[in-house]
Amino acid sequence: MVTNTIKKQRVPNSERRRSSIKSVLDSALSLFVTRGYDATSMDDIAGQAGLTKGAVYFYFKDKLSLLEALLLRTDKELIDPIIAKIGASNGSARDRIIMLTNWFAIVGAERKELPLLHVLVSLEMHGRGNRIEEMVRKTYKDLQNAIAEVTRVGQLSGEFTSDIPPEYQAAVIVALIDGLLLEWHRRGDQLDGRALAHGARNMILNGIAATRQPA
Amino acid sequence: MVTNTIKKQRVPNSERRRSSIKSVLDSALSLFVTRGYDATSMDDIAGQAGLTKGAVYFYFKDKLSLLEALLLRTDKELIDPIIAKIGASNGSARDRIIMLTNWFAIVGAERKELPLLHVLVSLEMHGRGNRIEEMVRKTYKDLQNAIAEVTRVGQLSGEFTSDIPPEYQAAVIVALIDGLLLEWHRRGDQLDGRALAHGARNMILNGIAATRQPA
Amino acid sequence: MVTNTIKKQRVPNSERRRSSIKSVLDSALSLFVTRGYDATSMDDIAGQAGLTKGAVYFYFKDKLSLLEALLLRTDKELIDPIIAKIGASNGSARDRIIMLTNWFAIVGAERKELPLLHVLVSLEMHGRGNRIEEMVRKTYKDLQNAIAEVTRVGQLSGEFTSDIPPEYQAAVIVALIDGLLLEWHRRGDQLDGRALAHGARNMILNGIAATRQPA
Amino acid sequence: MVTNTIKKQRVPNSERRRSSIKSVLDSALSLFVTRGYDATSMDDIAGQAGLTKGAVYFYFKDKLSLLEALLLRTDKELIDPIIAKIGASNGSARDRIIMLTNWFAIVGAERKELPLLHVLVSLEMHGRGNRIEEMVRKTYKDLQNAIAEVTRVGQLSGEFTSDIPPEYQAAVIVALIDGLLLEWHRRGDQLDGRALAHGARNMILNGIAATRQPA
DNA sequence: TATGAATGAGAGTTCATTCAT
DNA sequence: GATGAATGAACTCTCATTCAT
Repeated sequence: MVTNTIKKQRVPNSERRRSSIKSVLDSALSLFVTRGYDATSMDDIAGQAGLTKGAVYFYFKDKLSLLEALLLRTDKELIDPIIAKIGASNGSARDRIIMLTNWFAIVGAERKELPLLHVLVSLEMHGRGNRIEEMVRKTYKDLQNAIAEVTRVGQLSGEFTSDIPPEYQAAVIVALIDGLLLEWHRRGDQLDGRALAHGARNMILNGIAATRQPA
Repeated sequence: MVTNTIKKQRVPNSERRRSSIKSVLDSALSLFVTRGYDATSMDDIAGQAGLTKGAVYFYFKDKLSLLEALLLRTDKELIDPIIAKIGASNGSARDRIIMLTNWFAIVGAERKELPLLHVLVSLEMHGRGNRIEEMVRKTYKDLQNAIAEVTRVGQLSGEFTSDIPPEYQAAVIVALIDGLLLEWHRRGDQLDGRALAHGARNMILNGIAATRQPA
Repeated sequence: MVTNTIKKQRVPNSERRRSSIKSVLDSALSLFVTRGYDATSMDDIAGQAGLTKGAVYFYFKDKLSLLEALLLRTDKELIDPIIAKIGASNGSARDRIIMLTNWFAIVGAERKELPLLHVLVSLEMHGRGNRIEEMVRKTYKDLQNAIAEVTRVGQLSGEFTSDIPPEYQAAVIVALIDGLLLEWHRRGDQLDGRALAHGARNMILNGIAATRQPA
Repeated sequence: MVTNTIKKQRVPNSERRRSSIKSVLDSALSLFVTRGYDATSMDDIAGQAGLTKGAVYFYFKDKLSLLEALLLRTDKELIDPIIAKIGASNGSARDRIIMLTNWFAIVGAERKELPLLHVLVSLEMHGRGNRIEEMVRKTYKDLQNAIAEVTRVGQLSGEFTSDIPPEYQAAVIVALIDGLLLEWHRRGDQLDGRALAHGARNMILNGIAATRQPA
């Protein structure tokens, strides 16, 4: 009853806007990932962001647009950088695949939710025919194309096995990453992240390597 | 006013019962997998099964119990057999891993929905703390234990690399299978299932193989 | 605490259905007319019908469909009969116009809401481009066509003035009826319905009559 | 960072005030008439006026006050002048009724929305028991009184039929005008305004005329 | 003067579930 | 066994209104 009424701070509007939007997106991210999109209500998101529903609707036209903004942000922070890194690298194909696995291992360890968002959303939105489905599809495609390109190079240089067409090799690699993220999501408390990442890297590198010749 | 009411049945009740339950479970399976559990209404399920909601409630206490029965059936048809097969096999560890990948490749091709159910449900139910979560966790654990056991044998016999602890190797293998099922779910129309399965088997076998010695 | 719990009566389902639908439509009619469509909530309607919102949605897909059903019912009870009567009559054109004005005077006196529904809905839905707009437009057109036809006959027989094209004459007659219904709606408590109807009939009959020749 | 902030005005404040208010009222008029009062949001009004909601609230206490101001303005431009004209005229009763119909025909043709406002608002506000309802009632009463007065004169002079009490005759005339405005509102695109006005004038003049004697 | 941010109440709609028939 | 009717809670979204800047 005493000092619950803080003078609503003297914050410039532009700053307030930025911070409110960030709160909303952060709340949405954590809730969408832990509960799922449908199972998260706008009230939940607003509440966790310290706002009311109405305020959320002030910034985002509707729930789907909120998700859209979130995916865009995640693309920018998670997917675009690794695609760029892989593309810009001078290293061998193998080195670049290592860059890839490391990237997801690190982000997965530090900000779990980020890489999970796309996987989970792609599954929940499956078959709904909305613009989100298309967005996620494109993100996946971009990532797979980048990996396929590396694979192609590795096959030409003899680093990687040529048994599998590059696009399928890329699909398998992405599948493994997705699967691991989900496993990490489901059993993160019971697993040693480092050991898991090590196992994954091992599987990928040996899995795609050219059969080693006798010395 | 006379005989408009044809006696609707002449089928023994037990038979009817069995067929109604099967209809409901089949409908639920296809809907849960394509739309998700939450996004599927009891009306949808009943409608697709050719019944009314009330009838579904006659057979299943509530929606969650329906899902439970479905998971049980799937365990029996999909998971239990492969665990048994692997356990009973006399083949080498490598052969048994091949049995595993083939099993999922075949079932994934013929009855897509079956293996997808557990993956999707495990994600949608994540964190809800209900009995389903526990059920799925157990199924995964059983499968991973079986695979870990094979891995252990393979490591001892020198077939497989010993770099990775068996439980983590198993986790990675399951992750890859899950990831592939999801990829198959998302892009099935654009992918050649055989090529994907081939890529996966290649990745797993090479990925876990002991580094080949010089001849 | 004594007998508040009446054994929910032993009413056959078909009867219950009929009576529930009627309650809902009746409530909707009276509320739509007194408050307007938008200003009436589904809760209001359900409450006045002695049901819950959910029950209303059991019978009507959505609010607009409820309105649609209501308009259909009103067409059947109010508009179709008078169009039929006018068409079937052997009387003079003048007699048939009298039939028309009497019809609206009687219905307006006894069941005020019935003839008001179309007028009010046509105004509230104006410009929304939904199916209701189209429905009401059609109803008006049918009525005007019937009146125009009578007018045409009256003009040919020399009963009515030929100064005004029949369709416009019909439009003016309908406009007068609409205007009177609205006036009756707004000030019904302060007006003598009989006097008003008398004034209207007088205006119409003299208004459309051929200028009387010298004897 | 330098002069991005152009001083937005150089207009004397009183001028600005006047013009903002006018914008708001004009927007409100067109929106209230085309969509209705309830269905028009303060945002719609502000947007069409080139302002924000806040600005509208600066000039008008609330939505109802905005409507009130609008009705006042419309009274001044539409109703008061014709009442004054009729009262001041030296012409015959018939001439004065012609003045009336012409007035509405002209304003209806040139500024449709003006005369529609009262009709539509009177219907939408019906039964809400707010001050608007009272305002509109008074406007109608004033107009009807003026017409009744003319009618009385016409009856005394023998120009008009004495069958109908003057107040009822006035009510019928107003009803016809209202009905025609609504018809014009609903079907304006399909009707010839001139023909409609002609039909209306004809109906009124013949409708209220004393039965013509043989020459 | 005017804006942008935020609130809170309420609307339409969906859906798991219950129960009398 | 199965249906149809009904409930009640929850959810998305809208909007008049307020207030600090």
